[in-house]
Amino acid sequence: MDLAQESSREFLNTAGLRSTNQRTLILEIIRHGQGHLDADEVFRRARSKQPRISLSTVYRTLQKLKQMGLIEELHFDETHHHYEIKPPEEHHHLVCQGCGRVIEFQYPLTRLVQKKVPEAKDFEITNSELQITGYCSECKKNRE
Amino acid sequence: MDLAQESSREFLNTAGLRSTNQRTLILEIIRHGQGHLDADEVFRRARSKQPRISLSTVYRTLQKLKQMGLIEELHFDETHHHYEIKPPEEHHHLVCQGCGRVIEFQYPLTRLVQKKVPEAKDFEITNSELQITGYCSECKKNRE
DNA sequence: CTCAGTGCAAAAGCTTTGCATAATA
DNA sequence: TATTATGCAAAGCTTTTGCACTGAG
Repeated sequence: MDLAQESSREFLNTAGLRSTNQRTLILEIIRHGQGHLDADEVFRRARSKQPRISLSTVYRTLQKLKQMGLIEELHFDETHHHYEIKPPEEHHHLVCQGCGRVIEFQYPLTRLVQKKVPEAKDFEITNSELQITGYCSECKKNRE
Repeated sequence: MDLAQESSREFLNTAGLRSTNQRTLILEIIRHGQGHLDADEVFRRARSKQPRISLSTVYRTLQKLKQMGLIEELHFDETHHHYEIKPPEEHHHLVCQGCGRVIEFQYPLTRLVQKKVPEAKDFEITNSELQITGYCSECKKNRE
């Protein structure tokens, strides 16, 4: 077993979950997926390593990991959910509606909103996601 | 026909859409819905006025209005879409995960991100949505 | 050994689509 | 009248669930 897998197992045990082969695999896939995989993509990648794994297991695992706070669910488009390992730094996404590319950037917006927006003063923030859509530099060129 | 309906008709004609009874009704409902209605809620309210209206019509209309830029689609939770008349001022939402209340606030985050974030410098922003989840003051109290 | 986790198949949302009919411009 | 839009029913997708079986602790 390699280091990454070992760390996934610890990750799971720490969270009080049983570390099954399916779960470690799914966690590995999300880790290496640069964050932007939907359930079906996770499933396809998982199946290539463990052909007998089922979609339900993928969904159930994603849900569990989300509940435990190990991964985060994002909404790039209207129809799918995407998952990534929960990052320590607050970051957000620029989603190109031309090529679909997702550009990540770090910025402490939560802190800013909490400080600047009256409505948020008395609101206990647990999570925030800024979704900016538009055209990346390349697609912008092509459109001109 | 009242003023609001009249204005909805103009709204539609200006956008190059035929103004049918269904469409004006749907537009009216979204207008008065404080922005936070999902397709099914629009459907139920529409049906109370026009019993023969169909869900497909609601979906098709919402899609069309979205394409035309007359309404905006929001993603408060993972499973539904919510719709509102496209607002002139940039605003965002605080969603309480205790009681589901949605608190709206205005803040020009787009401008800020464009200015402060290097990755966004060369990105042509067409839309942005900040989704903050947490607990509103009341739910916060109850949890203590 | 026990209970959490899995696979399979079936069901449950939400949303879209095909087709004949109705209504708008 | 020529399209465009509608209603209905059926299909599509993503996600969830029931149940018997398997495997981790």
